Amino acid sequence: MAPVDDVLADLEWRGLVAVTTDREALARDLAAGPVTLYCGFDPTADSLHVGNLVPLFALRRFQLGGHRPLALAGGATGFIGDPSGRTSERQLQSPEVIAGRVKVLQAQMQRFLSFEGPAGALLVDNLDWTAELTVLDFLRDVGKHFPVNQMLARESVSARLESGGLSFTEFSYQLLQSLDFLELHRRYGCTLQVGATDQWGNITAGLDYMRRVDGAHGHALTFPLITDASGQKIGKSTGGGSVWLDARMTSPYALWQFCLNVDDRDVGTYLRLLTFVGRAEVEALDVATAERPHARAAQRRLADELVALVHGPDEVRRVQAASAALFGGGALGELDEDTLVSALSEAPSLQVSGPTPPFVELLAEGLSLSRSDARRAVKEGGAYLNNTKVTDEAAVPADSAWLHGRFLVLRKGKRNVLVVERQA
RNA sequence: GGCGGGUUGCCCGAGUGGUCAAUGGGAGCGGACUGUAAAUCCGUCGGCUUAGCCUACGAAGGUUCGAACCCUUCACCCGCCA
Repeated sequence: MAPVDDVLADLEWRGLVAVTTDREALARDLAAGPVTLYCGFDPTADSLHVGNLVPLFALRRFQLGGHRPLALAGGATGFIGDPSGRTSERQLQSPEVIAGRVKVLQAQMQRFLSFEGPAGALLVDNLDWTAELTVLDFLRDVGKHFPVNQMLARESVSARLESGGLSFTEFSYQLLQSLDFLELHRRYGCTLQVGATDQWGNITAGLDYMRRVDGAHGHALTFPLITDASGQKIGKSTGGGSVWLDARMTSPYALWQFCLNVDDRDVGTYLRLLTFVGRAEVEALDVATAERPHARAAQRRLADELVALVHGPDEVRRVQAASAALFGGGALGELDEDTLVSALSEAPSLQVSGPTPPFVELLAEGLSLSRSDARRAVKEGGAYLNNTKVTDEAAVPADSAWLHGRFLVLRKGKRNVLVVERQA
């Protein structure tokens, strides 16, 4: 990752800039010296997902340009629930769940930032300055600076008023986020907050608040809401679920496969947002996609880069080997045992012992399908054992089907592979 | 607090006593075509010990031979009025 000379220009080229406050002033401040900036992440799940990498990598991009990023975990804001971009009230989570998620969040964020040197990143948690705050202090010191008519006018609130309303709890969210900005400005001289475009209202609320209370000036920069060619948010799998960073939730193999299957129309965007590949190379890959789409050079590069960033370079090699083996065509019997073992660790797998269970049982168990689904797969002609179509719903794999005496390779459709291993 | 309207499968949405596991669309899944793509076409799309059975139409009761559909109570949502 080479240092970046002009961060703002790089971000704009990558398509990362939707709206900023006074762009000229921001450019001037960024050029004048290191700026401290922050982006908040609320603990809404047990892992970050690929979509979260857009703002997280943006922090890293600023860092590569010599600026200091603060990665904020929303121990407090996650407690309340952000109404932005949602049509209905969030389900509140218990303090224990949130505390656990904050830990995970921080551990994951840590992997993508550098904590060394003058531009060393900092992990902060907004619970640190809100936990002790009393209701009365909050209402007097914070609430007093927020005109309700402005709060109501914000997109995040007005949209919700249209679609069924929101609780006072979520209505208060923008105050907490504003308090964060002020607090980070006071503590670390933070003058820039970045976030997805639905955060614009919350961020500018913070700017107003800082100005009123401390007479401080800051900047806001938001990223566009990025959707893929099918209108989904970035990082959603075809199944509609998120692609997670946690290897237990989305295996490195699944992440790599996800990248390989990215639509031609989206792959350029993904390369820009989710990797640190430089401009010349990305543009060369754009050309490659246009001229030889079937080679999927851009998808392969994206897959290798992203898996390396998230899971490390060693994992890339294993995943490549497994993918080559499992998609290599019909000759599974010729694969050597080592390749199968490595495929086993990448693709979904299942250990069995004792007599061989029926094919449908293995499929259901290993791929978390209902039995009806597994049977249906056979009925529809989309189920394979060692790359041979299975047509009998009651089939039981023969002893001779075990490759090297140990492995069965089951498949549902083109892409859902399951490796079954027999325990000695 | 009063009156009216609503709550259906992953989502939207039809159904208003039997022929309803419930029309249609979207999403998903499988097949064909391809490049493990897109688009298109075909099939499928609650579960199970699958010619059958079980569970489901906000929750709980009731009427009926039979209820998603009728009645009662409760919960939540949306209007209008106070």
